[in-house]
Amino acid sequence: MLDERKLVVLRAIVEDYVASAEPIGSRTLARTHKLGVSSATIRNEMADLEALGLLDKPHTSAGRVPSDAGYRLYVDRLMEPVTLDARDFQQIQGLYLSRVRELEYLIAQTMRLLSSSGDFMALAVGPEMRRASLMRIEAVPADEGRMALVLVTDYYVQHRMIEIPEDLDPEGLRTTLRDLSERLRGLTVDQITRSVLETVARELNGRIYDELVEFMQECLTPGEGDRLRISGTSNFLSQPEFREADRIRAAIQLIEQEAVLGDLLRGAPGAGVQVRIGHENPPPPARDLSIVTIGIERAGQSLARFGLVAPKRMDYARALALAQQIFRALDEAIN
Amino acid sequence: MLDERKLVVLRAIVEDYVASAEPIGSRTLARTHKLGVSSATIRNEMADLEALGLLDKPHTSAGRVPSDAGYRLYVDRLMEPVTLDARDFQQIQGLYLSRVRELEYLIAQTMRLLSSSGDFMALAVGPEMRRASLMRIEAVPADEGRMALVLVTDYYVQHRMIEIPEDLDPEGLRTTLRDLSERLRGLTVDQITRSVLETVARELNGRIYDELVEFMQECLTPGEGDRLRISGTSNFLSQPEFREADRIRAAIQLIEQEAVLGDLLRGAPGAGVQVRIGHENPPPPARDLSIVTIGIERAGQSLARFGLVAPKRMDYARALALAQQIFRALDEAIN
DNA sequence: CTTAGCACTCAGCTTAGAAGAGTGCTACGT
DNA sequence: ACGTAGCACTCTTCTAAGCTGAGTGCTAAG
Repeated sequence: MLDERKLVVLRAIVEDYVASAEPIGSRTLARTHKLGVSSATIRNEMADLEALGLLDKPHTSAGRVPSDAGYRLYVDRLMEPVTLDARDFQQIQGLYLSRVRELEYLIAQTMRLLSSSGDFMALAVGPEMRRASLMRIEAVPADEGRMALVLVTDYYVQHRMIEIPEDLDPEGLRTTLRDLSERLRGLTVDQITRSVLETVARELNGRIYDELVEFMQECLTPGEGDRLRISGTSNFLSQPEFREADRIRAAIQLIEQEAVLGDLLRGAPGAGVQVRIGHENPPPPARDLSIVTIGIERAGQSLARFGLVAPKRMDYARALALAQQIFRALDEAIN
Repeated sequence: MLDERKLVVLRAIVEDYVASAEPIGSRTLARTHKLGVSSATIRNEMADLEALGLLDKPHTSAGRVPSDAGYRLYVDRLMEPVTLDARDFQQIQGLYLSRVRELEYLIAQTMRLLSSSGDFMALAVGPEMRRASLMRIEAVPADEGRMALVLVTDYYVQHRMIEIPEDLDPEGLRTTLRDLSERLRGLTVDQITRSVLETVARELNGRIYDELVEFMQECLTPGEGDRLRISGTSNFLSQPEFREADRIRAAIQLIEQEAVLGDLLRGAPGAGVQVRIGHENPPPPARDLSIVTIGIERAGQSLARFGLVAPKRMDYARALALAQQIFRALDEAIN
C-alpha cells in the first residue's frame, strides 16, 4: 500500500513545499525530480497519498500540500538528518564554555542563538522559581542610604536595591540574615512563607524587616523569572504564510497571547527534543504551527524548556539538528 | 493671516483625523463641528492652511490631513491639555511607592505601565553602565561548587553565578574583594580596567581570578544592561496605518532594527518630556512616526530615557499627560 | 466675505473575461 | 496490471473597464 515510490513522492512534496511555500503539482514534481515516471503516474500516486490522508489539496486545481500526518511520517521515517554547518556548531559549543553557571544567563544566551539562526520564533521558560531551594540570603551595603538584598538559590540569583530603613541596625541585619540562611538552607522558596520567616526570626531573637519579607515574596511571584521569553518574532512573521494582512494580524495576536504560547511550549513535557506538528499542539490557535521543543531537566525537575516555532512548513531537519545540538551542550553544561 | 477661524479648523482636522485615521473633508467637518459656516467656506480655509504648509492632501479628492508642521502647531498652541483618568493616575503613583530603589526595576515597572495603557509602543534605555561608579563587589557562597559574584554600583546591581575554581581559597577571595571594594569605591566601571585590577591586587597581595576579571568585563559590555527595551509592539502594529501587508512588514522591519529605534529614542536628549513629530526624527525610516520622550537625569547624567512611539496621528494630549505624570513621579522617586 | 452650484478628479469597489496551473478520467500500449 | 498521453474541467489569480462616492476648486451671486 505504501510502497517505496509513494514515499519518494511524499518526501519530494514535503521538501519542495518546505522550500517554496507553494502547493506542488504533479508536472513540476516530475520535471524537477527526475523520478523516471510521467506526471500522470505521479498524479495517481498523489491521489493515493491523499486517500491515505498524507496529502491535502488547498482546492481542486492547486497542487498538493502535506497534511499533518504527512509531515509526521516525513519527520519519523523519511527525513534525512542534517548536520549543522561548522559556524552554527562552533557557536553552540562556544556558548557554554564559560564558567558562568547561572540558568538565567544560559537561557538568555540560548535564546539569542535560537533567534539569530533562522526562520524560527524562539520561546523559553525557566524553572518554576518557587521550586528552587534557598542557599543564602545576604545584604550587600551600597552607600549610606541603600543596600542590595541578594537571594541565592540552587538555580538562580535575585537582587533588589532597597532604601535602608531608618531604624535598621546594619550589623544586626547581617547577623540575622546569616543565621536565617543557616536555618532556611535547603527549603524551597515556596516553603518560606511569612510565618516561617517570623517563627525562625523569633527563635533567633532577630527581627524580620518588612522589606525583607516583601523581597522574598517578590521572589515567589511568577511572571518575573518564570515568565515566558519570546524572541525572533520577526523571523516568524516574515514567513510567506503570513503574506496577507489578516494572517499577519492573526499571528501577531497569537504572539501577544502569552498564555497560548505557554501552552504550546509546555504541551510537550519531558526532557530531550520533541516535535509537535499542527493539530498535535493543544491550543487551537496554534494548529497551523509546528514546534520543536528542548526540555532540560535535572533530577526529574524541569529546569528550562525551549521551543522553535514556525509554520507547519518548517525545515524540520534543520530545526531538529539545532535543537539536538543545543540540548546536548546545555544538558552537559548543567548536569 | 492665521486668524482664529483657521486655527479652529486646523484643530478640528487634527482631532478628527487622530480619532478616525481618515482624511477629513470639508463637508464632514462642517456637519460634525457646527462651525456656523458652510463647507465652501471651510474649503477656502483649508486651501489657505494648505498653502501655509499646515495641511496635506493625500490626493486630489481625498480630504485633508495635518502636515508635520500642522501637528507641531497643534501640539504647541492648540491642544487642550488633558488630565489622566483616575485609574491611570493611581497606577502611576502606586508604581513608585515601594522601597525598591533599583533603576532596573523602576524601568521595568514603567515599561509595563506604558505599554499597558494604550496605543503606544514603549521604548526605554537605562543609563550607560560604564558610567556607574562602583560601590562594592562581594562573593556570596552558594554551595560547595558555586558562588555568586555580586557587583553593586550607584545605580545598578549585577550578579553571576560561577563555578568555584579548584584552586580558590574562599576566605582569601572574600578578603581580596573587601579590600578591592575599598580601593575601587567611587571609580566608574570603565575606569576599572584589567590592569587597574591587577595593580591594586598586587598592592593588596591578593590574587585576581580570571572569573572575576571576566565578570567585571561583562559588566562593561553594552547590550546587556544598556540595551534597548521595547514593549507594546502590538499596540503599535494594530494601528490602522499598518493595515496593508507591506506597511506592516515595513513596521516590523523597523522594530527589528534596534539601532534605528535607539537613534529615535536618543534623538531628543535632555531631561523632561519632549515631542518629536515626523521629520523631526533623525532616522529616515522613522519619518512617519512621532515620539514622546521622557528623560530622567541625575546630576546632569542621563539615568533613563523612555519613548512613546506611534504613527504621527498619535493622541498627543494623552501621550503627553501620561509622560508628564511619569516624569514627575519617577524624577521624585530618584532625586 | 460667504455661499450655492457645478464640473472635475480620483481611489476603491464590482464585474467580466482571460490566463495559467493543476486535476481526474479515459483510452491505449506494453 | 501498470504506465502514459490526451483532454475536458475546475478554480484561482490577474487585468481591464466601468461605476460610485467623497471631495475639491472655481465661479457667480447674495
